[in-house]
Amino acid sequence: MPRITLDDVANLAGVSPITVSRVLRKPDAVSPGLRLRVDAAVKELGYVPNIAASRLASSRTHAIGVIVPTLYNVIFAEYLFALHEGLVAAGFQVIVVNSRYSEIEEENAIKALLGQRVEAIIIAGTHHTPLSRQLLAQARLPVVETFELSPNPIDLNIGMSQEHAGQTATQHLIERGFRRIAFLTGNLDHRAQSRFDGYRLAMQEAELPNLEIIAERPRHSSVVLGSDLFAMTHERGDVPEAIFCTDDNLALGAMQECRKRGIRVPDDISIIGFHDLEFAACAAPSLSSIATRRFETGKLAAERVLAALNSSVVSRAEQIDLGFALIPRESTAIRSYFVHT
Amino acid sequence: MPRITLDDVANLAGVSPITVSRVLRKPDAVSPGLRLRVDAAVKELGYVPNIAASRLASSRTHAIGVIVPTLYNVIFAEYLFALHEGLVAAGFQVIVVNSRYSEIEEENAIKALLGQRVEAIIIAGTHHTPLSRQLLAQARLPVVETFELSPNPIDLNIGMSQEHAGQTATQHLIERGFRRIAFLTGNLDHRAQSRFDGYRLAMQEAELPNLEIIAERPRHSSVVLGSDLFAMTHERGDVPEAIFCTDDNLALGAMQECRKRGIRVPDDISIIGFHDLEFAACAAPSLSSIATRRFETGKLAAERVLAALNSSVVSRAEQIDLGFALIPRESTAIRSYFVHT
DNA sequence: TTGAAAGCGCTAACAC
DNA sequence: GTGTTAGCGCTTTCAA
Repeated sequence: MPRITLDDVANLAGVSPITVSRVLRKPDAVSPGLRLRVDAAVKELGYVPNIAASRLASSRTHAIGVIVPTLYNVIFAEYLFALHEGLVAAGFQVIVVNSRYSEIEEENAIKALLGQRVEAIIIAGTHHTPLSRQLLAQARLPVVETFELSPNPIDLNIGMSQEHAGQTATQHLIERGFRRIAFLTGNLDHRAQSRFDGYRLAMQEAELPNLEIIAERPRHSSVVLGSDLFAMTHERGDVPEAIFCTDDNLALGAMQECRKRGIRVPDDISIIGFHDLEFAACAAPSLSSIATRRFETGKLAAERVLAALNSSVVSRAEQIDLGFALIPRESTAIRSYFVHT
Repeated sequence: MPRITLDDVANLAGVSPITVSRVLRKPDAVSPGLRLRVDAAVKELGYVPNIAASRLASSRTHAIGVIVPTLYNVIFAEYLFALHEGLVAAGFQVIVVNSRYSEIEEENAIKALLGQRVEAIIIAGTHHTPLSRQLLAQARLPVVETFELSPNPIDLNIGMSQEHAGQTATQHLIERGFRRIAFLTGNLDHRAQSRFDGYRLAMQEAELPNLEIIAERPRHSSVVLGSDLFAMTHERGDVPEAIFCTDDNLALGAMQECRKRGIRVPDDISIIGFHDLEFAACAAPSLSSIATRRFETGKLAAERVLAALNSSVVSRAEQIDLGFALIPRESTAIRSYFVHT
């Protein structure tokens, strides 16, 4: 059963196909009489334009590609939310592709998006395969790399220094007087690795030894994983004075496991997370964290892409540092015996 | 600067365009000699096929549309994950559209997906506008409605009885001996409404009065909201004996707020959540919940869609009830003074 | 304001 | 195994 086409509508309305096309795209350019006839025919036939044909003929796709490493994480959900709000409102389709933390899959995602002739690509992260970089650079379309700062951005780069943030979190614990400070993570993707680098830098400056609690096999961050990793550490009899978790979920899990095991936070151990997720402030005890700007990242990326698409000027590489903020809360408050000294 | 086309590749390789097309789609049908030449030309030119042209010419899109009410919720993240795994592996593009809990936006999403000529639509929920239903029914493509059971499925329906699940959670609390049992939610989308219906049914059967803790303005479920709603209730001096939260996040927030306010769970109050999210088992105290099958829903939906697409037989409306399970844990354990009686 | 002709880049169908 | 021809359904000229 052949689908209804523009020609079918034109025949029914007694006009030429191009008139139907105009009614659909710029109704003001058609006289009211014809417009009404066309609208009626569209409705009667249940006509739905074939977007592939439209894209081919106009060589505009009104589609923007977005690559994220996972759909499984609030961080990217918030970022995607902001991107969507901005781009969909401007009449663009957002095509989201998941690279599953793999540079090879990311490369395939880029090829797929270029095949779709997206008009811009917004990609989380700044580490790509050489071919990925080449494809993005040659494509001559706006590219935004997000969440990290790149030493050599492909085009636009909106992010923050993960390393500096990791260093800041660690220094916060060092300033509290702790010496046995652990870094806890489920995997070491590029961003976690950078935070880890920041941790090691801070520890090195303070001449303290590294203490790592890293999952044997890479696992995605979750409350359960934080709980598991802390439990293992405790059973080894190896509990540190303080922990910097790469993620608030891990931190929440660690805190819950502490309670189960009768370890008091912050009296017996201090814990700081990362990202300042919604629940951090209302956790009991409230969770210290590094606030990151996921919404702003998405919002700004959308804005800049739209601006680039609307100006014919070729954009040059530019970098925007959105920063981060240390949010100290109860989970790293000075221990009571310090307070009472 | 015109993009590289298949003809360019054909010219460089000294073959006809159709040979290039074959090398890309069914390489085995081309002799090794030509294949190598074509591959080399593709590489040299950095050729990326135009998918819109391919879709138009072949009238196959290899795209499947998925509509979810929000990207903001683990429930749908898990479901999308399972859908992706199944469909991408089979060579399909998954186009995800967010209806933001609005039936009008859902209708627009359906139109957009039909315009893309997706080969199937998988849609969360069973409540749609009349036009949505009509469009889906007329489109003559596999349609799967998920997460709920429909009295009259459009095509395939994979879900569970939200009402029965709500009833079961409530009955669990009633059996524990509680009489002042509240239902807590941030909004009343169709699924939450059905759980609420189940709650009211159970309360009515037990001849108990309804107690509702519902956000003034609809808000999405979150730990913070659970915390807020409980705080308000407590400040009104209106704390019930037990709470059924529509969502584990709300339940976790309520539990945290209890701790802050010196209210013990389960000694002073019992709490049950919904969905059995990952953290429920490791929360302190561990959280009773209703386990739902998000992964299975997505996995099965993907399987059925692929099966329908591969068989020329027109599928008839079918309904699959994936069920749910009550998972009692510490947060609704019998209170100590009952145990010691 | 409306229409006719041509073509976007690819693939199905058929030949060779 | 390879090529030729003819479109897929729309939009961009350009002309009336």
